[in-house]
Amino acid sequence: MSETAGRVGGGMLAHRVPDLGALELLLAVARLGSLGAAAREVGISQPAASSRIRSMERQLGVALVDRSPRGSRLTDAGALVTDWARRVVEAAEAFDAGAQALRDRRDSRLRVAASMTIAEYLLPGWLLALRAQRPDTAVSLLAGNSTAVAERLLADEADLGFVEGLTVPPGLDSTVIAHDRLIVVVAPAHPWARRRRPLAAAELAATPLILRERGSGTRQVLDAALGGLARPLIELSSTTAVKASAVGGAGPAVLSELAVGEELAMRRLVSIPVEGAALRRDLRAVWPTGHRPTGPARELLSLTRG
Amino acid sequence: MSETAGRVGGGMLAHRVPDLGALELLLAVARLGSLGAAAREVGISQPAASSRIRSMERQLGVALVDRSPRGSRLTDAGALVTDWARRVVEAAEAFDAGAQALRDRRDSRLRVAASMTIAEYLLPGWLLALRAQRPDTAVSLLAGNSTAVAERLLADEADLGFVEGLTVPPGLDSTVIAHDRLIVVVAPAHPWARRRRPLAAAELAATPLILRERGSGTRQVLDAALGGLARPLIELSSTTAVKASAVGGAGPAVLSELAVGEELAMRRLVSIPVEGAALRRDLRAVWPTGHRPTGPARELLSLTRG
DNA sequence: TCTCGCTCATAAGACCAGCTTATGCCCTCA
DNA sequence: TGAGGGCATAAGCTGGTCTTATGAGCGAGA
Repeated sequence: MSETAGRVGGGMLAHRVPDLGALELLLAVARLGSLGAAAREVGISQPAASSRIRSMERQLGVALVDRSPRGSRLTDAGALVTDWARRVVEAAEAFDAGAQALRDRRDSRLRVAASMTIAEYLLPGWLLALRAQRPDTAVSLLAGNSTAVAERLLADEADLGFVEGLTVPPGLDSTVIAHDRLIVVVAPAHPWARRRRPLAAAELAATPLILRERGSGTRQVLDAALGGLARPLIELSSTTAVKASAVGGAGPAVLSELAVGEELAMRRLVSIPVEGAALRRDLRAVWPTGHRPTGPARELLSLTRG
Repeated sequence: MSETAGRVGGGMLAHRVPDLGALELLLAVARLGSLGAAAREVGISQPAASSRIRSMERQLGVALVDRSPRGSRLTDAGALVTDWARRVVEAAEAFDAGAQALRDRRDSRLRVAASMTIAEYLLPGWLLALRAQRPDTAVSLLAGNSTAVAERLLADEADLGFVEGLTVPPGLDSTVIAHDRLIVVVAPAHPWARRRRPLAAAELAATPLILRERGSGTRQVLDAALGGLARPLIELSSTTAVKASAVGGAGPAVLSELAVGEELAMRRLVSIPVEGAALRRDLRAVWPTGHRPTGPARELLSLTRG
């Protein structure tokens, strides 16, 4: 009854989950062992913290902290809730780091241009790490395809770029910073999910697939690996749409492994091994030939290596 | 203290990140292509949605949607923001699924008992998947060590358990549902981060390590793998504390790979390969001997297999 | 033993963000 | 040329969260 429509919990999440301020406060309580100290840390008064924690406990229906005249410690349930809360806050921190870079446009000391996949999945983490090292480095971010990244760099409108294509655009130097693999995924109900032997490349090429549109980095790599022959079942213009379609059982999809970590872990999708196709691709940092990254750009680059 | 560098404006996150309701609304706009439709979906009026999106744009300093008399589409920046928002919302959904299970105690159709690591990192995802399949299954969760899990099951206070120890408690049947590895991690500044060859087991045994307390599942596996000889540098009572200590550079730590995915991806920690020690462990579902899981328990079990 | 210092709880009032309803304009399509 | 869907603006209400002021429990040191 709590869920009116088909979407499980669609839209009512905010009423069931404490807001970010409350979750942050809870983390502070866990770390500092006192409501008052936590209140000071997040910049509110002690009664405000007390009442906020209390209303969180009311909302969740669970006691989270054991209060005593000598401080407050988490209950067992509270420890668990705090761990889950930490994930939410970390996601919010990544959001913040990304959003901040999106805003700054002008007057930023480090201007980054990145391909969509990298901007989506990796950059927020890098920006957080950079912020930890150099808190006052203002970063601006522009996301686009390889061509757009190259244009920005060559027009001196960006200091450092990240691309995921097969080739490095002319006029740029690069270094490989990580690898990515394209993987074939299906919904757990799909017959392929029960295969015992890897898929042959020819078989993959012969099967209509849910794909990104022609011209996307993902599509390029796939076409190259199969010899230019990938057959589209549906063509969609965002990774998210492809994922949703695959989860919904429309058919097999080919996606970056970066994009489907969560779905694989939750078994909403199953990965099918493929044999005989080079689905690995390099992720590269790029910069105008001869202009080795220096200063903040060098710093960020060193964070991405490993 | 341990966080001096990392915490940039610690506690002001809630002022810089839109609240969960706004993020959910944005996802709905992205999916439905219209502010009004999104408003209907999340159960608010169209002007409310309009104003909420607008104030989010003001807060982030970026235009998120292109409004037209025929609907609203995301801008490029909006698409990126939406992808980051999705991660926050997904983390919040996992929080919700977990919290709901923590609350229900009584009158739940499926009572689960799980070890801490599993409850922390895996169970919320499983519960979400279960909820997607069987929206009206009320689940209750109790987290504790292997012994506590066994007690609950044998006292018929739980229907299904999950443990991560080396041995299956007596009186229980089990099946392996996944594997976990303990890994050695250090801060990037630690000398080991620059090693080129794997660490020998003997070397690991000889080095004082940041560890969970004696009696924890993690510690048991490590002691067994090293022959009962792990030397503690510090003993801490939660995975989180161990992680924080290692990130702070206190020394090498041994942790489940489940616990450090994020930290490795962001290079706050570096994983050191180890040679000659069996650091793999099984994660198992358990139930009272002879009472094979049925109904919702069977359903949940089938979600965890792969 | 008294008192200081820390803890948390309660009470009363201010404030603001977000909601609703009512309305208007723009555009497209039949 | 209306009908209908899309979005924006305006005015007023409400509720949650903040603040300050205060009280009460417990422990450590003079």
